Amino acid sequence: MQQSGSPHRPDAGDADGLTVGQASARLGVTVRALHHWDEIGLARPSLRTAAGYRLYTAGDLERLHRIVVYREVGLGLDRIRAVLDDSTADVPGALRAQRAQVAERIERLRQLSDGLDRMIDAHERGLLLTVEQQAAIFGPQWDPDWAAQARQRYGDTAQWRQYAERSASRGPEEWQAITDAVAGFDGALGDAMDAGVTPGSPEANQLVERHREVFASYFPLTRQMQVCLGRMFEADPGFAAHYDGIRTGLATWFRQIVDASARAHGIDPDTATWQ
Amino acid sequence: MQQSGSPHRPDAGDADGLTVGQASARLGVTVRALHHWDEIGLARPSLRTAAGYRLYTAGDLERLHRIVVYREVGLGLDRIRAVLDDSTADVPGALRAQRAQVAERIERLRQLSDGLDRMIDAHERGLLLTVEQQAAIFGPQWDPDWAAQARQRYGDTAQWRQYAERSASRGPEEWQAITDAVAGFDGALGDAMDAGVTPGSPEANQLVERHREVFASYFPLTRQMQVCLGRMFEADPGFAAHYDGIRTGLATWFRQIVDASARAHGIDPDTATWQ
DNA sequence: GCTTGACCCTCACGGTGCGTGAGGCAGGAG
DNA sequence: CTCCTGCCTCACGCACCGTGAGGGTCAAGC
Repeated sequence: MQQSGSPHRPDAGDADGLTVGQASARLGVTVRALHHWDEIGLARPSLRTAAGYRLYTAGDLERLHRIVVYREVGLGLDRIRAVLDDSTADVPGALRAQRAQVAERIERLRQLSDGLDRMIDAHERGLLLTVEQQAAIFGPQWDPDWAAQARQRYGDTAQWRQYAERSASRGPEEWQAITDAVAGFDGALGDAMDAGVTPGSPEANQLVERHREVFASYFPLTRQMQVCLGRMFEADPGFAAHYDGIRTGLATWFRQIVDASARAHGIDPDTATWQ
Repeated sequence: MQQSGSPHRPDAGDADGLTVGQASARLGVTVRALHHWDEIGLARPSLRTAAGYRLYTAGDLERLHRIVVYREVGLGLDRIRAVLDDSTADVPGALRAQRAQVAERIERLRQLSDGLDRMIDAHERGLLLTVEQQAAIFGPQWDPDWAAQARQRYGDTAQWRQYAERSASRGPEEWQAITDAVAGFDGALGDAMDAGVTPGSPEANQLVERHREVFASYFPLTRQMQVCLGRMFEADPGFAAHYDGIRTGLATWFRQIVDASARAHGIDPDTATWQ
């Protein structure tokens, strides 16, 4: 904090000039800024004391004040210099250019704010679609409450974060593509079970790989995580109902082909953890 | 411009990883950014070739992609690092904080834009008051067209610029104070002429000084400029009518006291120029 | 094997407008 | 003579890379 006006030097009326501290107090800028403007030659004091103190005369203060005014509307020091020193400078033109730049920056920031809104929504709700869109994409038996429940359960996991980040950049068409892929996979799964594909067979392992690829739309799935998922699908009533609705026993069969594939990759499915 | 995919290295499917150029093309960021993120440890490639080439694996790309997403909403690299590395980080909280910051910056830019509007108006119109305000402040015989005429005449001079800059930061009350000062000065001028004050007398010289001070509200006035002004007030029909309306012959008398004061300061009023 | 061209590497400066010390005079008060 | 405040001059730091400089690497074509 600058003390404006020491008892022995009343700072006002000293005809020879003001020191940096006095000038800074009067102009509402920092001493460092005055030093800087002096360094770059934008506003140098006309006088110095014998000891080297800067002394700003009335004319200097005049110029400083103009600098402050233009700085307040966001002009860069270079342009201020041009405006002050070049008597042919097009001041209104420079101001208008600046205003255009500012408008542009505002627009960018607004888009950025929109993006942030989407990200926040994605993290908090998990799905950015309207209820109608959700019904159209996920089918009529879709429960719009699913995302909220999922957030309740998984909101603090790294996987939820990745899911949320991706959701933020997905529109309805992309969701449609994903559900199509999932539906296609579910169908293939049921067909394979019907066809008598056995766990551990190349066909079954290929399906397991396909599942990981499809699932990667939500977040990357390690084999270990896939094992856990397979067991959850079998154990969780909701998920089990979904798979058993496709073919009776499909949830269990899926768990079996995942386990077999994991074993083939050196993972013990009975000790696999979510990582 | 990066060529994505040279004929001999199809850039897709190389299981061991992508080079910087390939990764940059895929992510839409520059190679330099990848280098930078590596330097600061935000995203380092898991692999290097024997020659030292960076190789980004699928997992690396995963992380890079998350970085890009968060960078697009304006998060700083430090905060991105926190969001990615600190599993206890409050992501929605960070996003909301960012949104608040963005809103703040938008607000500042809006005010800045308003300031620019005022400045532009000041440079182009000279007066920022409504016609009613002008009438209230300058009196009923004020011609609202004065500012436009003045800009026609003086718009390209340094003095007009200073006038415009100051106008931009003046409200109605300040204009009122200025017109009050001017009116007070005009009255004192008439009284002095009535009282028989003679050009060159201390009283007359004091009035000349007071005129310079009062006039400084518009722009700083040198003594030379004041001489020119005195002659213009006498010669210009509009200005002459104003002063002679106060006291007959006041325009001429004012020119005389200015001339005398100038002579006392070593200026020849007959060769004085506007500088 | 040599050239060519496209990539890749590691420094390292620069830009914007000062903030923030560090170390040391200058000048008045007690 | 000491103390305190204000002033001085360096000089680094910041956020995020852009932009060379100077020099290897890799695959292809001759």
